[in-house]
Amino acid sequence: MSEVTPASIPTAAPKKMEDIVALCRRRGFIFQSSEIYGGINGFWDYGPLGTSLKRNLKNAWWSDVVERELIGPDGTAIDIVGLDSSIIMNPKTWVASGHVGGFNDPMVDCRESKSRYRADHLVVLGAMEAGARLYAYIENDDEQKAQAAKSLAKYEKRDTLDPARHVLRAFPTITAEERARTVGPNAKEVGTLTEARQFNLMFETNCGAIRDENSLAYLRPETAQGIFTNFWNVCDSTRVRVPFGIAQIGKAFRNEVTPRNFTFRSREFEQMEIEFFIRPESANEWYKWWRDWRFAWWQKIGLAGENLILREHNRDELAHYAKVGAGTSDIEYRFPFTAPGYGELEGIAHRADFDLKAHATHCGKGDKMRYFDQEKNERYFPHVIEPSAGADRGTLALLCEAYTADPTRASGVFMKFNPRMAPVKAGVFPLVNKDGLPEIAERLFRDLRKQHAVEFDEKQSIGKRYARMDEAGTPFCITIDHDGATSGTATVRHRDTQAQERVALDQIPQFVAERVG
RNA sequence: GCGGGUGUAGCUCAGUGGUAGAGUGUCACCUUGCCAAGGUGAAUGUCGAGGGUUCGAAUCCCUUCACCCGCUCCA
Repeated sequence: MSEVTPASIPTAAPKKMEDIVALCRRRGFIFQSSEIYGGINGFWDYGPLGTSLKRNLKNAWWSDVVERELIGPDGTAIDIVGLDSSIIMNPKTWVASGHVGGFNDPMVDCRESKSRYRADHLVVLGAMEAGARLYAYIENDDEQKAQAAKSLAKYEKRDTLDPARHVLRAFPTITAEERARTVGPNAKEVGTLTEARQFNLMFETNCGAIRDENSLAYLRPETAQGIFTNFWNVCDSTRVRVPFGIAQIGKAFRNEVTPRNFTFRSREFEQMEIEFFIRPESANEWYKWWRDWRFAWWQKIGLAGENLILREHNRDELAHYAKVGAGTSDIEYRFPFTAPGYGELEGIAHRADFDLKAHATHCGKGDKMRYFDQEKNERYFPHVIEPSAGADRGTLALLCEAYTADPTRASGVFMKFNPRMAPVKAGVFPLVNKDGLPEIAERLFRDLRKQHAVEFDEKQSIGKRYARMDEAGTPFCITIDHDGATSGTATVRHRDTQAQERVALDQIPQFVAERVG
């Protein structure tokens, strides 16, 4: 839907996150976790409607990725099998993946420049004597180094530094008192650097009744490693051959520094990940194919507008495992809280053979773990294309996209879900609660319920029932009226237009089935 | 992590030291002839939490938690 809005016509007011959050709570899409105790930062619960919405999203993904036929770039159907690996794994997994080494670094914040630095990357320059100013800069940053030296010389009112007096020390080795008289990089005041703090991005737990260093375990920060560690099991137990994929939906946990923006950055979240194993030389072709197919998929389930974009990463923002390779791209959605920018829904990355090699090395078997290609009679570590999507972020995007203010209707707002995603597919109502109408409506309801998530409502005025269904995002409301009771028909009210059409009762199951995917 | 804002009924909010309120929604009954109609009635509160000041605190002070906004961060 591309719309060129003439200046004379007021554009729709931007959606406010606050309103969406309020509707989610009011209608039972999403609640704060442990709300009666004041909540807990970074955790959310899904209510009845939200659970259905998220489940519809996950089911659509699973169905389209694993179950239904998927035609690959060469025109033949591709193989993807499912997996459900455990959340807690042998901690060596996270050493091999790089999560233990890479994310345990103490960090330092600067209150003045609002920057955050790795403590072991900072060095301080200055005289040893008490009370003297020290200047910190990032190691190997020549520009900052020169600036620090210049500032120090100016402070000490001299032209050049005295190598005997002015020493260089690693930031983690200085005392709190010294830190208090240190000027941070790009800062002017002293004492704006915080002490080095450990950011443990992985949740730790203990496995077994005895709690000691041997019992340390982690809640997985991504589902991917369960796939990689099972790669050999799947190959041995399934008749898959490269190229093929392993798909998994599951919870992951990250002790985010700043959980924010409703469910967007939660500490507990659900991922929908595919690791697609390929011959290294076909990486480019598969990478592009997955990127484009995944983008089209999000469009298909309702994010069809200009709020969805595909963004190729720049080289300098690539993850450690993707420095070489075909590339990384994000499928991003313009959330109300990121606008005019975008937030990531799914990343498609060429992870090369980083993970399989890392596990092969760390488990001690090395090259013996290489995949054997019967056809070509060669051994190699397959490369991986990883489309990794966030189920909670996807659900949030569906909610934001669906939220449509409409001051002309009673609810003031309706949720314009794609029918395949809608938690409730149809509402079935008797126009009035008498004259035999409820009985007819209930028969229809029970009939539809054999196949669809539908709701029956006989209470209160018809307008209120339509309004409630608008907020739940129900695409169709089927009402049995007096005319219909005699002619064997019902009116079907369309959520988006509020238009009605008359449909024969015996046609309604088909009518609904054709429209809800 | 920094700064700003908010927190009182399911929701939106009023209430600035003296009996916790309104609108709306919810529920029940009546009514009903297609978009939150009308009538009658009912239920609903750790005033975010903890501490302090006070004869008395939703209100003043301190601490803390949570959410929203702007930075920061985001393997």
